[in-house]
Amino acid sequence: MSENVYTQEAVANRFRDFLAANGLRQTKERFAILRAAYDIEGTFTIEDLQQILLLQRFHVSTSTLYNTTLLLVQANLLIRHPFSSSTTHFERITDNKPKSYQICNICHRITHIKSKDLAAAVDSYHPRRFGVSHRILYVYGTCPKCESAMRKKLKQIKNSKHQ
Amino acid sequence: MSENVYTQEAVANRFRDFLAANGLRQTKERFAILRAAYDIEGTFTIEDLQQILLLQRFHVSTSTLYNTTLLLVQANLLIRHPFSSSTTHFERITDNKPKSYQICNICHRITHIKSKDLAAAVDSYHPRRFGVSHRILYVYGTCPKCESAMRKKLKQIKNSKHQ
DNA sequence: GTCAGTGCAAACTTTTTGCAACTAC
DNA sequence: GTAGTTGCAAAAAGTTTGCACTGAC
Repeated sequence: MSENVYTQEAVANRFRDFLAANGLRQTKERFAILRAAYDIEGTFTIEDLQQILLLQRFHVSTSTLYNTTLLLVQANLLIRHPFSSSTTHFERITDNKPKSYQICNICHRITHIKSKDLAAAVDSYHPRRFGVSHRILYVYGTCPKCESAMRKKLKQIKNSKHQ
Repeated sequence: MSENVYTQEAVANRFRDFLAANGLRQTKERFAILRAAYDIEGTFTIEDLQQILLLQRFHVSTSTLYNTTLLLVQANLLIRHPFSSSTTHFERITDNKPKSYQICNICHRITHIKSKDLAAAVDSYHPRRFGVSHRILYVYGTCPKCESAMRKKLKQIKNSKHQ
């Protein structure tokens, strides 16, 4: 628990084990994708990943990217984020602490919540017969900007009616 | 807090207020969609909604469904669920208690977690300057079925190598 | 050498957009 | 009457699939 099991080397080993355990082949594409994914801090899309690999002069097809990210999610090395409507976002797992996000229902802005208490609270839940890889809390609502924009709009509407 | 603010009548009123506050029109389509959405227990897709309205002999176009569900999310009357890869799932908000889901990384099966302690823990978080509409906790991992399937596969691979 | 994995393009699904017709205000 | 809304169809965006070629075992 004390040592970091999420270094590039450690994750490569874990992926290697996962592939072996499932009778899957160890291709250079798979490890290149893993490396690229773990170089990215924060979330990324399939397209981001392809761009980054392109910059490294490493070409991978879209199908391989979809295939490999799926494996990495199954190997508990990537989080598959659901927030955006259209595109799927991924994120490396750098520790086993729960992640929390605040998402505005209107502008869809996503903010990372840094609360030790919240993390501890979420972490206290241990289901039986379910191997937890990670926990994500999404707090939805209206952000200050959108809140004030809505109030402003409301005022304008009221004023125009009283003209 | 004690009275239920999520009855069909109450949500219709809240939607009415939201529309008025934003200078949007009160169309029969919008209220029909809200009513249908609140008739559904559990999650649903845009297509589900269209089917249900069709059964009620109420025709709405796909664009209207997308438009209206977006408004309902902004009005804090619907949750936009992110779990499935392809299709977006929605769910009515029936209370302000946090919801928790357990999701298998492999088979993508979704289970509702019913834990009072967990709910209380999540609920204890109150961000400043952010109007919380609801909180959702996703616990990712491997479900018992997939866990045992993986072990079985691993055994087979080991055996075939020792042949 | 064999078969899983990759790349490419085509297919498919879901969501968005443009524009004419409609209707809430 | 006017402008916001709807419906339809077409387009766009994201993801999946089929098949020939390649390379890990």
